[in-house]
Formats: sequence, C-alpha cells, structure tokens
Amino acid sequence: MNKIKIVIVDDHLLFSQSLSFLINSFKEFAVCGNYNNGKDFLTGLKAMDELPDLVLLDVNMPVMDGVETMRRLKEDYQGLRVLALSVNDDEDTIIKMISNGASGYLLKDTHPNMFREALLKVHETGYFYTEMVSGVLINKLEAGNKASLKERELEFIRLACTEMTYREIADEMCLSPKTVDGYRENLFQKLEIKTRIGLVLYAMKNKIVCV
Amino acid sequence: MNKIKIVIVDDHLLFSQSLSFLINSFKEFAVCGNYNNGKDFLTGLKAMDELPDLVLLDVNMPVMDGVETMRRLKEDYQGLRVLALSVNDDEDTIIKMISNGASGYLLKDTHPNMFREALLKVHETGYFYTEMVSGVLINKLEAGNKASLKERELEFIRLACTEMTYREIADEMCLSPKTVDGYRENLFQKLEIKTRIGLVLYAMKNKIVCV
DNA sequence: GTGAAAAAGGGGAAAATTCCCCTTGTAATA
DNA sequence: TATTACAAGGGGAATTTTCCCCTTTTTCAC
Repeated sequence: MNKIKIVIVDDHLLFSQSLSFLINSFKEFAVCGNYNNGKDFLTGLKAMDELPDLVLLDVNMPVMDGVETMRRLKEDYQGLRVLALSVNDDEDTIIKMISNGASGYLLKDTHPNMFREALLKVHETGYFYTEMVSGVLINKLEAGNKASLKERELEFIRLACTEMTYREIADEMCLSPKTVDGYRENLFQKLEIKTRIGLVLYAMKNKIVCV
Repeated sequence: MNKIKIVIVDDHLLFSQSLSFLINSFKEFAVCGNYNNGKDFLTGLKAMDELPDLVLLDVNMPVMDGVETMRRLKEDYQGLRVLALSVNDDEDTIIKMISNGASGYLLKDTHPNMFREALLKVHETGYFYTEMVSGVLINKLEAGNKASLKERELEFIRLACTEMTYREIADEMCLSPKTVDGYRENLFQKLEIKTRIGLVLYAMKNKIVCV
C-alpha cells in the first residue's frame, strides 16, 4: 500500500526533524518534505509534481505565519488538507486557522497516539476537531459580535495606549478634541471601564495593541 | 561503548516523543526517560538507581516550569548536566536558567546537527553556550542594575496598572497620597516617561504585570 | 422619503493627574 | 562626626481626564 504523504511546515528544526522520525515510525505515513515557514512552503508547493496528502502547519513562524499561509492556500489549493499545529490555545488564532480552512487544530502537547488518530481521521474524513476547538467555536458563536469595535474606535484605542493626551490624539485623528471625548465615553460604557488605564488593559488583553 | 543516557522533560508530548526518535538515531545517545513537567521529573529522579548523563529541560511547562526545576536541582543534584530547551529567547528567562546552573540554553529551532554537537559538548565539557546566550550575558553585565526597582515601587506600579486612583492606591499601600505622588514622579523620571499610561506600558513590556 | 441610529461636535464643571519645589527623619557609611 | 541617600510627607497650581447633557449632520434600513 502507498503511504500517506505528509509535509511539515515548522520553523523549529528540532521539532520538525524529530516529528519526521515519529511520523515515519507510523506504518501508514511518510514525511515527504520539511519547510521552515509558509513562504518556503508555498514556493515548494508550486514546484511539486504531486501534492502531499496532508500538511502539518505550525502557526507561529517567522516570515510567513500559519494564518497567512492558510489564507494563501485557500486561494489556490482549496482542497489541500491542513492540520494546524501550535503550542498556544489562543482563541483568536484557532478561529482564524479553522475559518481559513484548516482541517483541525492540535496542540503540541498532544499524545503521539492521539496524534496518529488525528492524522488518520483528517486523511479519511477531512477534519479532526478536538474538544478544545469545538469549545472555542461554540464560545465564539455565543459571544457573537458582543463588543464589535469599529475601525475608527480601534484607531483611537491604539492611540490611547500611548503617552499622547486626548488633544494630541484628536490632532492625529483629525478630529476635534470633543469628538475624541465622545469616542472615549462611548468605549468606557461599552467596555464597562472607568479610566484610560482600563482601556489600555483592555487593549492589551484583547491584543488590539501588543506589548 | 555505553550510550550517553538522556532524559527529556517537556510537556509537549509530540515534541518529546519525536525528539526521542531523533536522539536515538544518534549513535552516541539513548533516551532513558520522558517526563511531563519538573515535578514529575524530580519525583522520578529520586527513584532512579542511576542518574542520567544529561537532562533536556523545557522552560515553559505547567505545574513546575524549567526555572523552578533548575532551582530545585541546584539543591540536591548540583552536578547534573542540564540543557535548557525553549521556544523563547526572553532575556530574563535565559539569565534565570543559566544562573541556576543550566549548562546551556538552546532554542527549539536549532538545527539537528547543531543539537547533536551541543549534546556532545555538554557531555564532554559541561557547557555549551550559543552566541545568543553569550550575548545576553554580556548585555546583562552592561545593563547592571540600571533600572533596579525596589519592592515598594513594584507594588506601586502593579496598583497603577489598575483603574484605582492615586488616592485609592495610597490607601491600599497605607501611605499618604503625597507620598504616592513622590513614587510616581520618581518613576517617571527614572523610566523616562511622562504619564501613567507610559507606566502601564513599561510594566507590560517588562512583565511586571501580565496581560 | 422618513425615521432611527451613528458620527461629529460642544459647554461646563468636578475629579484626577502631573509638575515643581520644599521639609523631616532615619539609616548607612566614609 | 559629617555626608549622603532615601523614604515619607507636603503646598500649590497647571493640565488632563472624566462626566453629563446637548445639537447638527450623515447614513442607512424600511
């Protein structure tokens, strides 16, 4: 029987090389390629005679990360089966990967047995959703767009996370200080906070700005 | 010839199992144990007839992380050779691991060949310092205690990163509001910032408070 | 087309923050 | 012993932030 061909895309060489050993020890699978990041992978993909049956895609990578890579794959390789692989269970990231077409999302602390099952399941049915993924999806559904912020509000928040005064922020946004006042009060109410400090903390927590 | 015995401590099963394959493929080495976190490892260590020659210790783990594990090892297993293994090159973490006795600090994106050399070097000489590690050490030396913050100042910063007013912070710290004023101005000057927002950003960046 | 939101702008005032310059006590230390 | 360092505290004032209540304009669904 022909083995199921797997490509690994991960910048952690130690991990990807090691994982190759593990996968090759499963009788159904064979690793047929390793790439350091999404860009290398996409380039390699174009040059392939035959597409891999399954792609293991790391989420956090330099140059081109997993999310961006999925977005590209959705364009030109819509049927390709991709299993996202990551150390972090960040809700946003999971949503992004799944909604961009990933067939599943595994944490790197998955047990090798479970991992093997996931590979088989994805290959046979086209998906493998752990409880974590389902949980996140349900959560997302419930949350809906509870706190959907508009682009202009996000811009304001980003500026509020600097040492600028509101007057300076108004200049920067080409608004009157009073309008900026409005943005602030609006957000304070919407986000249930009382001070600019609270706004900064909110922005950090929700990754509107990064540390 | 007897193989060099290696123990892996890492909560990412997929990684640790895979890494075992890689290591076992090197003729000089053999993996003789896998543990999920520092606590399990320490427990296992006590029960061992013979100590491993080398320990690969992940830094980010649940229950007991790499730093804490090193601290314990320093007490009872001072001679044990430990190579720290991590995805992050956070300066503080590197310093903590090395100063607690780690023989080296490797990133998980190390090339397998380099990895093998590191294993050999640590086993033979007891250390393996990459450029990254040396760089961090030198940096630390230069920085000295440039911005050494006192315990009371840290407490103030933590409270400043909430929606409390300075008056409330003063109450919390059992100080007069004016004294708290002093703390603030002192810090503003020392950290070259102008507003409380700046203080919050500083605290985040330097992990005095977390998101 | 009309009515209801949403965006933009504003007046005025209370509260909080920031700034500058000053005193006192205490502890370390040269 | 004199010096230095620093923690704690303070007066007074300028700015900034926060709050509440209001108008005009634009946008968008019905």
